[in-house]
This record gives sequence, C-alpha cells and structure tokens, in this order.
Amino acid sequence: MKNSYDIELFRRKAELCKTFSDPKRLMIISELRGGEKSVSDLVVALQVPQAVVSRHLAILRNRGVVVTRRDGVNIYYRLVDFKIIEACDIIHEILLDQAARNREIAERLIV
Amino acid sequence: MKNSYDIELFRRKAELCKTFSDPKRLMIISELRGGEKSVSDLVVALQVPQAVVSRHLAILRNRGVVVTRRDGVNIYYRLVDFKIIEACDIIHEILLDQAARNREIAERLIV
DNA sequence: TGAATATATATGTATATACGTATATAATGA
DNA sequence: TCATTATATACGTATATACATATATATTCA
Repeated sequence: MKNSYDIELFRRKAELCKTFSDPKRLMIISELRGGEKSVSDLVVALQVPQAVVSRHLAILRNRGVVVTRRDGVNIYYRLVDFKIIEACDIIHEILLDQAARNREIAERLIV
Repeated sequence: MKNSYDIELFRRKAELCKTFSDPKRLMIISELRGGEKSVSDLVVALQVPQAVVSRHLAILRNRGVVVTRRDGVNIYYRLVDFKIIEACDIIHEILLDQAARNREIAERLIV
C-alpha cells in the first residue's frame, strides 16, 4: 500500500518520463549527446520551426534536463546529467528486445 | 538532419516513455518488481478503483511492457523485460541527482 | 540609436489522456 | 443453469499537450 511520500515520488518520476515522451524532445537530447548546441543548430538538425524547438527546449529547461549558456546572440544548451543518456540507451534496448520478441513470434507463425 | 527512419524510431521511443509517464503505471511496475501479481492484488496495493487499474494494465499490455497468465478466475500480470526495471532505477537516480543539485544551489544562497 | 539576428512567448485550436460511472465478459461453484 | 467473483471495456467529461502563427525580448553592430 503506497503512502503519500511514495505517491509524490511516483508523480515526479512520471513527470520526468513525460519530459522524454515526445519524439522531438528525444531528438534534441540525442543531438546534445555530442555536447552543447545552439538553438539554431537544433533548428537545422531537426528541421522544424524555431518556435517549436524553443518551446521544447523550455520544457527540458523547466524540468531540469538541460541548462543554457549565452554567448553573444546565441544560447547554447547542454544536458545536465549524463544519466539522461543512459536512460535513453536503455529505452533503445527495450525497443530492440521488443522487436526481437515480435520477430520470434512472427517466425513461429510462419515456420 | 534526421531521416524518416530516425523519426520513426524516436516516435517509438517517445511512445514507450509515454507508457512510463503516469504515476499509477509506475506504481504498478514497481509492484511487479517482485514477480507477478493479480489485478486484485494491484487494486489493494494501489488503493484505486479496479477499472482504473484495469485500464492502466491494458495500456501496459498494449505497449508490450507486461504479459498475462490466467489462473482460474484471476489474471496475473508480470513484466516482460527486466530492463524496464533498470530504466525506472535510472529515472530514480536522475531525480536524486536533481535533488542534490537543487540542494547545493539552496545552500549557496543561504551560506 | 536603429536595423538585423537569435531566441522566447502568447494565443487559439485540435487532439490525447485520465477519470468516474456503468456495464460487459469470463470463470467458478452450488 | 444461475449467482458470484474477477477482470475488462464503453461513454461522457475535464484537463493536458503540441502545433501554427504572430509577436516580444535581447544582443550585436553600424
């Protein structure tokens, strides 16, 4: 039986997962693997309108996933915690496992 | 610049993250750490209406996160992939890191 | 100071999500 | 076969989310 501390903790974890549950935000995170990037770098990489990138960056910022550094007219974003990359990698592995399982099932149906 | 394969992959990853972005679903996953549990076990553990548990279980099922086994009148759910637990643990660690950073900032403001 | 560039935000709208309540389905045992 | 128990689903509603478009803010440089 969950108490109110647990519930608050699960709420925060869910919040963090929600931060990762948009394809464009995952693309941004993927772009930031190699180090900081400016907003316009990201606009070019993702090929989506600047306002869209900016709003997703605001979400990542507000959830404490990225931090910024201004250099003149440019603002550079970078990941706060390397563990975010680890988390994304595990998500990737889970997808691969799912694909493998689905393939097995498919093969059993055919053979 | 992302191609359409990338985009589909990011879409799927986001979909999987969305599966984890609800507190009740995270609670269910947490309950299933120790092994399979019936729906009514979960209803007792989470203290939420049966229909709510059932709907969340359906979401977890449809996304391939859990599988079921019927035993008489009960249906037992279990996690498909241990990596799901790893992913949740990393989310937990990221939250801890965030808390530590926030604490540091708070201390710097006071001292 | 004013133009140009980079970035952020506001607003309206369409869609997704979670919930409560009611009801359906499936298995058991009398 | 009928009542009971366990589980799943349908429907209406409230809220959240993402987007397009327009506009605001901040910095640089002439």
